[in-house]
Amino acid sequence: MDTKTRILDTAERLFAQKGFDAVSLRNIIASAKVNLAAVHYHFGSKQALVHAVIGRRLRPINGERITKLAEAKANAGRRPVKLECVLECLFLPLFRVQADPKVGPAFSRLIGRVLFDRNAKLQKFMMSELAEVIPQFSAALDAALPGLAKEETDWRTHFMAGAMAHTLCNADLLEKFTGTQFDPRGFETTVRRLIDFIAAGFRAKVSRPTYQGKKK
Amino acid sequence: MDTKTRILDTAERLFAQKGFDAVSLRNIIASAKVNLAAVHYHFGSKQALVHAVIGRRLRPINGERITKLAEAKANAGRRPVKLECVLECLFLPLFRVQADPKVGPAFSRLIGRVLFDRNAKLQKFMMSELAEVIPQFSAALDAALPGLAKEETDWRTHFMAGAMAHTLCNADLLEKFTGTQFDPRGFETTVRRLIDFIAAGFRAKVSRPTYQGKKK
DNA sequence: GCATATTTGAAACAGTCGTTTGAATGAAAT
DNA sequence: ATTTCATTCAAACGACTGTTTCAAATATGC
Repeated sequence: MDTKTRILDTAERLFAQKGFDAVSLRNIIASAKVNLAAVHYHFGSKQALVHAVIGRRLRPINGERITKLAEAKANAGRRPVKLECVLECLFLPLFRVQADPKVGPAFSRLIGRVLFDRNAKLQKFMMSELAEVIPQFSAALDAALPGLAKEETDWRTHFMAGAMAHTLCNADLLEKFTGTQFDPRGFETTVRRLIDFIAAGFRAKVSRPTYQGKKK
Repeated sequence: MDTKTRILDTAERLFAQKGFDAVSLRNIIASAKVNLAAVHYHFGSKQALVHAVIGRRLRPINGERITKLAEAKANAGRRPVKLECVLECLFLPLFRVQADPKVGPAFSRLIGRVLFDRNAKLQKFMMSELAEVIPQFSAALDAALPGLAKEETDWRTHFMAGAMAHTLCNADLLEKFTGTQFDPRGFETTVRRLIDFIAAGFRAKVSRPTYQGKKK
């Protein structure tokens, strides 16, 4: 295998395990058995390597997302695409990589982590990578949820992003906290569970702010 | 103000802005205008400082959570506490700090971030801090959701954790992604929205795995 | 006022970080 | 066979990391 992809693969694995800051270029080159300068020769900087690691996987995923959504739109004809179907187009391409033996569960943890990273450059990079996906799915969600105020839809989209990222990134914590095991091969079940949850959340009635029987 | 709390306050603010790894002790002492050695004198190590920063706020929050849940149980009598009420006991003490001018929105971002941190020592610390809260609320959720299989409840709890952490940590991203503004003073509305969403997600019907009309 | 702790101060410790340099390789093209 | 180009290599760069040391300063108890 050539140096460039060996760096990418190793960086992906280590970044997923420990995070971008915690992994040094020397950790990577030691594990990949390449020279330190090779990183800068092939990528230019650590930041650029991070972007390359993410982009390599994310670009096809986002392409598939858009393709699937277009298919769903075609199938739906004049009617809006059903909410569950929109979510499936969004989640399935992303979670499928968990089961891909060539990719492994490393990258899914990585991509989940990125959504929460506060690095300004990384955030800008992610926004540009998602420039196509966000407005398309945002519109599809709005269409699938007629009558829900935009502000509520936005917040619920935000909740969705959190649940999705946490599931991608920290599925192993599920076992730690609850005892329930996690099998990355069963990604379809995971997605099904996620869609059940998120779809119901999106359809929830907007309530008034008091829940507790404040009759004390 | 004494050195110790000045270090804690500054560290809290910086950690929340950039993360634990990205902030050095020298960043902290420069901003807090104290001597470098003071950190090790008062806390022992950077790791211990991180724990102190978290524990100072989280302990009262977890205490209030348990108190509120106990109150709700007393009000409910023999019946299980209503799902929305359980969630409110879990969320309100946590989100209230967003509106506290003495604490500010910094810490809520911090605590959201911690849930996703992969540092082993930090995770162990968090598990010990949550040792009381988790089983109590887990039991309350189970009681509020009779008939839902444990595995489903666990996964949905996981989704909930993700939505909650993301909302705490990255509420500012809501504006970036969707355009909808976020006002930390309106934490009650945020909690209300979160409870609407999560409660509906918990009550969702467990479906079969196919959503898309695969009649292609 | 003096002795005893407690707390701060400046400086240095041994490492690690991302990045750069320039020479040594390899392969491909002429 | 020789020139040309892309790639690899070891070594060093300055800056930054958490931590330690020990003297100076401050506060506390008698």
